[in-house]
Amino acid sequence: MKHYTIKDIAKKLNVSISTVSRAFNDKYDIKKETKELILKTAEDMGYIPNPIAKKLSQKRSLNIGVVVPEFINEYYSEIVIALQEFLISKGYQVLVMQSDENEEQELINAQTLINNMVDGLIVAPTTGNRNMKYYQDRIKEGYPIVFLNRIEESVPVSKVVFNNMKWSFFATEHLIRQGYKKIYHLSGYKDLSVSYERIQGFKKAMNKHHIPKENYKIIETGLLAKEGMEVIEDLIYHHDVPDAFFCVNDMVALGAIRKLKDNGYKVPEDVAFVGFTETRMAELVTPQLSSVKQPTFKMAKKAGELLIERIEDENAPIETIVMNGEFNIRQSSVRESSIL
Amino acid sequence: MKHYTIKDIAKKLNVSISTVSRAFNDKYDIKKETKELILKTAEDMGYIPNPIAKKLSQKRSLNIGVVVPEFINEYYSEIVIALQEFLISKGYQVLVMQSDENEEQELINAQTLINNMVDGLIVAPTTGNRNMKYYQDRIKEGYPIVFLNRIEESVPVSKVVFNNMKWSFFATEHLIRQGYKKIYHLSGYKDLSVSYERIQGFKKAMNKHHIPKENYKIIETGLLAKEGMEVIEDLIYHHDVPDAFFCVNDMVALGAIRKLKDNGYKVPEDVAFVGFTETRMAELVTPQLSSVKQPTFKMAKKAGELLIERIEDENAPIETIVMNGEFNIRQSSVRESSIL
DNA sequence: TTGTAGGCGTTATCAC
DNA sequence: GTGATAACGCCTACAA
Repeated sequence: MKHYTIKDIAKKLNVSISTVSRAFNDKYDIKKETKELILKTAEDMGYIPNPIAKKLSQKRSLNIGVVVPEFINEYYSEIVIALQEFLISKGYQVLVMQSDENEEQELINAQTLINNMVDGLIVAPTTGNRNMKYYQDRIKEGYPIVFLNRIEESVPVSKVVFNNMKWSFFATEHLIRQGYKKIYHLSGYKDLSVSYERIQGFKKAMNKHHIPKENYKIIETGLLAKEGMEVIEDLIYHHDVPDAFFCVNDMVALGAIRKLKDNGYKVPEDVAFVGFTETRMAELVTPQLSSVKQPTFKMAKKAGELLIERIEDENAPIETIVMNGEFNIRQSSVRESSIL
Repeated sequence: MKHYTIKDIAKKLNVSISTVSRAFNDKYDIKKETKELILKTAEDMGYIPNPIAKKLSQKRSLNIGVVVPEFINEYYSEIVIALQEFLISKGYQVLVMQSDENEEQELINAQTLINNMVDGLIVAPTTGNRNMKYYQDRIKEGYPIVFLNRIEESVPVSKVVFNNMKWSFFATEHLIRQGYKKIYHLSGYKDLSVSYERIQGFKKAMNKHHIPKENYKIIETGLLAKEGMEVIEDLIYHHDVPDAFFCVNDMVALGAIRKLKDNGYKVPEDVAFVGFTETRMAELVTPQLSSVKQPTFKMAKKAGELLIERIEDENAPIETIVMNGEFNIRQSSVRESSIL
């Protein structure tokens, strides 16, 4: 079955190809009847405009590229879903590429998408910042990019971020107020901006409540359950298990909890836990996990809006949107005596 | 910063554009020195070939489209990751679109990708089959498509599927052998082929062991934890909680377990559980969840291989690959007396 | 209101 | 070996 082109339609109807083209692009004057005739025959023939050709001549694709560091953790899956929902409603298609937490892959992803002429890019950068030069160059050229999370201050670009410090502070303070004396923070990669900010929030709470330095600790981990487990093994080996943990995300918390249980510890009686970037699992596990919920859908939608503004008006102002979430307290971080 | 084209290079070097083009495509004769000179200047200028133009004239894109029904459940996230890893190693880029378990969106996704001239498509269809006609038409035209899971027999196309029936049978038989008398199956959407097959395996085990009809039941659910919870609410209301559940996936199992625990039931003492399509959560929750593990990476890679074969040789044979997994028995489905 | 013709950045088929 | 030149399918001045 051959792919028809406007040429085929033009020939069949004995009109010029430009007339046919115009029939598909409302912005030109064209007699109503010819337009309708053209659209109808096109429909009958099963004609589909070739978007590749359109891109080549128009220099725009109505495609938007999304680069995420991973979608193993629920968070970025949700981001992509929300982004797609919003952008489709605006007439764009969404092409997703994931970087597997690998800086080089991230660069290839961004380049591939830009080379494929996506009209704009939403990037959630992975660890490290060796690609910042590349992004800065594109931004200088006027290429529409919006960042989501994990972004260093240096780049002059619109971004949507979560107020990690504030909510990390709340989560930590909650543990302190519950009466836990020795609280460790499993922090994720230190060179990840979100981790850095959560660490700051943690420290701020410790300072505010004058917790002595020997009673808290920040331990670098990754973002996976496995890494939570490894830390616990190590702490048990060194007889250094604290009263409570505040974790960079739910998966790290769940891994740590598993390992503690396997070694006879009870949660929350012996060790309390708070997670972050709440997942659906928080309510399903036993004990249910306290966690900070991020407004994933709102963040994604806002990033989409900023990008579209920028695409449609290259002088659109650069904005940094800082979002807030909610802290859901559950069994994993309350004293037995407390009423939940 | 302007995007350079072969024209710019040609002008700068005082050669023709065809010479420049040839420098980038080894298959033509070209003097070694001119080639090297061209490649070097191109590099210096920061020239990047425009893939859109290439597509238009070559009719191939080195892009492959992947359509998945969702990536809320871990399974399809892993599939996409594995697919991407393999296809990138073969020189292709992977464009992912998700259908949100919506048939119409799936059709739009497939069309978008095909219109964007991806060289081939890997589709994991969502529930229902109203799009089958569309796929059949494309396949008849010789368009390379490979299906992953969830596919009806009627379509003559290569596919990679899991042997759901066999492993569903094993999982069910395990529950029977553990001595559970009354076993219910939470089945997912009945018109999903994977669900259908798992139901068959469940029934087969029941028949083999001559379990009387009043001692088993198949209850249709979705694929999310929420739906597992709803079923349990209903069963508790009707005083119809069995000894054991075999669930279409881990999330449904985890939702059901949550609801039972909230109502004072103990797992596995009062009610045992087996999940399917094992997730990372299976080992993290308490009790750890027995589940059937699918060889996700192998399945994705095989689908990628089949697609590439088909792209490179349109007469490549149509194959149906049926894969096997492993059944991991954990605490959620063993009698207290048993030794794990 | 419609047609002509040139261009988007490549590749590919001819000549030379 | 290399250079014109015509595709690829569409958009868009400019002319008519």
